[in-house]
Amino acid sequence: MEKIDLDKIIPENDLEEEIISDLKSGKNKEVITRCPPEPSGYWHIAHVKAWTIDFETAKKFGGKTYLRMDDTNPLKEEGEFAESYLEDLAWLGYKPDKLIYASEAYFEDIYKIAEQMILDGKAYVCFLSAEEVSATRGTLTEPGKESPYRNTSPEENLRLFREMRDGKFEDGKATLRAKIDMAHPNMNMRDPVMYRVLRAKHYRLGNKWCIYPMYDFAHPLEDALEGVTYSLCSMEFHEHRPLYEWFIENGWKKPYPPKQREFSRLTIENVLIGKRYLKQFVNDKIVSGWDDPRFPTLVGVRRRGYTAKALKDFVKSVGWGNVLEVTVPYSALEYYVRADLNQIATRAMVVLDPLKVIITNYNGEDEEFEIQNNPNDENQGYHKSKFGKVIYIEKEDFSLNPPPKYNRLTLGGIVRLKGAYIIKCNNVLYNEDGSINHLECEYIPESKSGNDTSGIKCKGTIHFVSENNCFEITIREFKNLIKREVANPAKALSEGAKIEDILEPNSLVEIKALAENFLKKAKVEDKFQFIRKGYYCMDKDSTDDNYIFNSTISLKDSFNK
RNA sequence: AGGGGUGUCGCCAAGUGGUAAGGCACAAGAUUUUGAUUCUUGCAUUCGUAGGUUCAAAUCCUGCCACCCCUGCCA
Repeated sequence: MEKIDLDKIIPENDLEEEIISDLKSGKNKEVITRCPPEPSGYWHIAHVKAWTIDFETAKKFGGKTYLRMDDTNPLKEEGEFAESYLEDLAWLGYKPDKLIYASEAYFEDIYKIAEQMILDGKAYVCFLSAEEVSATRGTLTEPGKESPYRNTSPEENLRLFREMRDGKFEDGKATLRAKIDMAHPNMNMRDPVMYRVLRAKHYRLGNKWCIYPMYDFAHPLEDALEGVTYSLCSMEFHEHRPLYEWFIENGWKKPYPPKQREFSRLTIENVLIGKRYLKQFVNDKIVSGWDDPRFPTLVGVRRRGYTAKALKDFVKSVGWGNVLEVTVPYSALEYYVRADLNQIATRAMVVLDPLKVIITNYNGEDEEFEIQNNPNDENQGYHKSKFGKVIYIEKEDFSLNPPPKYNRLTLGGIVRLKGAYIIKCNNVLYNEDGSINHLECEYIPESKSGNDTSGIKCKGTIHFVSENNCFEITIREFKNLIKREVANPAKALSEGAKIEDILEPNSLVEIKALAENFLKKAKVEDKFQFIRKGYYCMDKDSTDDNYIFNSTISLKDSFNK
């Protein structure tokens, strides 16, 4: 373990203060956390909070983090999901110190602990049906009734439990229950089920077992078995903590037990989260797959162009939290996406909605000039672009009836072409239907970017491409999958809204655009800023004759808003 | 016979008896060959509420009020 000077660590939440105190007092010798996904769906943005807390907390104290597949329910789990987590985690930049499949690693141990607990009189085999258990649990204000099987002798319980394991009982006919207190005010403590009979093919163990431990029983013991010292989970488990501790005390019975601590779950306005709904969107082909760029899955936002750093910075900004769930506006996430992309994205000129411009007084060959790949980072260098007789500018960068403070091109007005010259618009040529066909402009030869001797002051700078230095690309512009006004889509759906009601109609629009030739060098997942427009990244659907770019996020725009 | 948790700016969030950090959002200004970035400034006389203790209270005490979570053989 790395040497860490505890006095130099600045605790950022209650847990970290507790860790420092535990380490100093010797109550714990190291920090071991675990990242315990159940392989039952793809990870989404909100999961990043949990994994960041697990990994960063351990890292801060020179500890370790284990990736443990929490696969105790064969009905829901699939290998595909488990594999996706390995990739997602690598993308996030986290390396688990160990990879564990709880089923393979711990089912035997957990089983043995259950037997010991039976012998200790702490667990019993119960033959009440699920309905009967539910009916005898009591209510929030009334105590439950004790099971008639509660006082079976330990020896008999052990025999029965082994019969459960050996397949003597049908699914649902028998459970192993913890003997705690049917009158406990915490419902979790009313003789919870530890094992159920379940014949289903486990994605790793096949049909090896016909009984499976419940989360509440398995989780604390798995933590203890692998030496986890801090078991961090979301607030919904807070009331399971007494049970967690009960199983540690009565099942584990050894020193240095793990501690469960809880943080707020994170949700983001306007984002659909919830495995069930995500799965439905995929199955119903509302999206192209788990990695649809409009999807909040990690594979989705990654394809959209979000970076791992942005996601991690975002969840760190939200903090630990002390309520069940914290909801932040989408703009909070977007801020971090832009912030990171601004540092790393390569600048390029792309005209999304072209308007042809003929430079009447320019007659030579195309002229090269350089564009800085990233004005925020000199090390990213420059690339060549060209200016020529025929160029294209953005339609919205020319106006016949300019609104106030319009800095772009107008009839008779001037504008700077980024990296090249100042031009003046002298004439507008129309089509028969009255729309603009093209513009005739003159350029000011003395205004060349970098050594402008013209003395002309120009308020606006616009981007452009030269006809001889551009090629057509495909752009996928995205809007949120869910209508803006639906802050909590999962809740809306659970309250009966139809998917059509909350779905943004045109969340994907494909357009053609003209990009400077430099973009031919792009590779899948490369990130660009199309100057003055937004951030884009190359999509995996691209081919040699069809470059496709996903719009990650627009630039902020304080003029058009 | 209920139990657990939470109330500090529109949203997150510090604060643990000494006179309300910070971020997002928003607004205004400066710089800018991206109306971006960057920078500067503004943004809670007040901490759910009513009392009390104290020289001093978001912090301590008492009473109210509001919201969230818990009755899977899911995790």
